[in-house]
Amino acid sequence: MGWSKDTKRDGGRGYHHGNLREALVRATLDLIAEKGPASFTFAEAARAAGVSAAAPYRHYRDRDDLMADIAFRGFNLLEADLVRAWNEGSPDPATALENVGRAYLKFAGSEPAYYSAMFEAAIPLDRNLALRDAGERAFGILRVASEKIIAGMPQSSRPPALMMASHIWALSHGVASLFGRGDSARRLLPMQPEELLEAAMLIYREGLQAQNPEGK
Amino acid sequence: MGWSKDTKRDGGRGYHHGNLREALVRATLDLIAEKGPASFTFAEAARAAGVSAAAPYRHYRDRDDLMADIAFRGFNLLEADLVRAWNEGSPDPATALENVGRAYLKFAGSEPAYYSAMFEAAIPLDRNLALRDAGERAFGILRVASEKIIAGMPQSSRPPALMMASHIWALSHGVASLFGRGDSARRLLPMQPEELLEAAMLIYREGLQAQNPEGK
DNA sequence: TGTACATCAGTGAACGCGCGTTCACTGATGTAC
DNA sequence: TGTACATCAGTGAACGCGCGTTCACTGATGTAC
Repeated sequence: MGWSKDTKRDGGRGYHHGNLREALVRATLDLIAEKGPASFTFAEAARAAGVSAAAPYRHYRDRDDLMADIAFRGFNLLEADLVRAWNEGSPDPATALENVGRAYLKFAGSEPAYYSAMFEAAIPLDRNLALRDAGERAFGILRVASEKIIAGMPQSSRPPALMMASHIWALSHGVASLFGRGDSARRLLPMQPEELLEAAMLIYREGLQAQNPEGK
Repeated sequence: MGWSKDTKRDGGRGYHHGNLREALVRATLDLIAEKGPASFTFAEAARAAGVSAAAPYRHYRDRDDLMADIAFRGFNLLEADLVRAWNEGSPDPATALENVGRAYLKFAGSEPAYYSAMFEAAIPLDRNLALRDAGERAFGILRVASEKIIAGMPQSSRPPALMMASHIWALSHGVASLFGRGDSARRLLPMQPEELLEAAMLIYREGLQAQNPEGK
């Protein structure tokens, strides 16, 4: 990976940590993955990062501040994953959207700690504008994808893009949090979450195409 | 509501509480609604129920045990709501399923405390069989509804009932937890969650009907 | 109907512990000259 | 290149507090006779 300073070596850290903020985030993710987003303390995170209990105060106001930062980073990572999966709509919008769905599930499954900080830590969005915006940006990918797909549909049956994007998000999030979580709260089904989501998106898109011009 | 003994009166409770288990549940629901499922202590719940910190130990092993009981009761309440909404498929299965969806959203919106105990408290299902079963029973309603709807479809295009039920659950849960929560983590949209879900279910059902007999 | 007794569901005092937070401090790093 | 100094990011001791949990106890209730 390559740290910036090689004065930082395990076991011989020295007085200054050098990258405590990042180390706290990583340590906290481990704690969340291990015991859930609720069951650890600020002091525990400091200890896990190998630092005194007072040190985190140089970087975060309190525990909630740390959690919000983790959720923020999580949304940015998710956004990057979704952008990559969307790949500007290649090879074709329908396939690219399927890839986006798969990427969403993969993120939820492989980063349960980020995921639960993002969606289950009950961080009030009306007091964390940066966090809400990061969430909106990730959602934006679904919106762009929906718009592209809608543009390829006959004029008469085009649904509102925002609605379609919301539907896809709800479906992906629902599948991920009920059946695709990476922890012991996961529910079992006779099919893979990826298959389940893929089938749903297929049916949904067929339903859109079948939509009556005058219907509703 | 009518308590069993009228010796129990506010302010003159006496030595025995009479219904501490229920009182703890209710007090805890208030605490969850107020500050989220994570941010209260066992002692706090006891205090809110007007009882010493040692008293809850007569009824619950620890805080997790209390939370699991709340989630369990929540699933039972949800199941009852869904049964009522389904109403044995009247007036017709499609309308009844819409009613089920609305009931699901209503539950999530009006009982955010139950809802977050059920879905966001990260209770390990593999160690709480009763809880998992209660969840399965609630899900069972969606299954029954799906079966009924499928039975009315042409033989050639019938999807697996379990898949359809999972799709509906994922969609409902996704809409509820992203857009329909009753707290400050709710996301805003230019449409009501009920409309959003209803539109999605409509599109989904049309997609099912449009399904090609041979189309995988 | 009355009495004795077992059981149940609370109390409240006690304990050790770790958390959150502050504070004066100190070692390391960066920069001006 | 060297020195002085400001700034930064840690330490560790200290504190009060409330939590979780146990315990002997006690008041209320139910029941046998």
